[in-house]
Amino acid sequence: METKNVLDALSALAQETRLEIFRTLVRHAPSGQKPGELSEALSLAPATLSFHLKELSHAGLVDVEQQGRCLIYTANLAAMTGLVGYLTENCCGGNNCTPQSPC
Amino acid sequence: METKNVLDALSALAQETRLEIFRTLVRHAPSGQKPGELSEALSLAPATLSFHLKELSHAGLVDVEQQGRCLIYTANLAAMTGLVGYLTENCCGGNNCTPQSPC
DNA sequence: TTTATAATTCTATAATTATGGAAATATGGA
DNA sequence: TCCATATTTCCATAATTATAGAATTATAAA
Repeated sequence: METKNVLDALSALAQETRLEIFRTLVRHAPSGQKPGELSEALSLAPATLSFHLKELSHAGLVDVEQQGRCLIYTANLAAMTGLVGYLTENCCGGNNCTPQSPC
Repeated sequence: METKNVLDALSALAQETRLEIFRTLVRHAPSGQKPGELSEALSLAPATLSFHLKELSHAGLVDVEQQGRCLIYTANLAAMTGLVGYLTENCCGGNNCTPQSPC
């Protein structure tokens, strides 16, 4: 994963509301959720939710798919894997730093 | 790692200059570096560097130690391990999502 | 004790980001 | 076509964050 993408992903996740949205989507993977459900579940104004979903989407952390008049947002787990990979590689100068084998 | 700490760590790293500072400190672990060295190496105004080091420090990602009139900053690799652990656990609903065994 | 150096804190300014109401867009059904 | 619903975009405002010059603090050496 490129440093630019890593920065985008980190700043997307570095916000309470967005981290919560992302975690919710992860729990609902792989089927995803509609904005209406998320808005209801997290008590967010539609415009606010839409703003944050766009941020997550631009960062490549969520995907959108249209189904009729609804949209389905899903967590992009591959992007998260890439982020974790980058952090792992840059965390101990190339050594493994995952919880399984801490540095 | 607590969600609050995760948010602090993510926003600390979600900034180009700070990610660069942190990566530099990781490459110089475990001996660490003085602000003067970092300021020189990364071409940062002392006040700007100090601001970012404080952010990283508040997020628990770097440690400081005083040596005479100098300070030594070191990357806190355990904190990074904790962050990676949190992301891993919240990335696939508890399943392993590290690069070694992608989801 | 005086001076030079290391680094931080203070401060003002600029830039970015978040929030949510209102308007706009788009889809499906009556 | 017309209407109801889902969602986004536009916009203004508020809040947060970044930058760097100037002043301050602290240490060590002369």
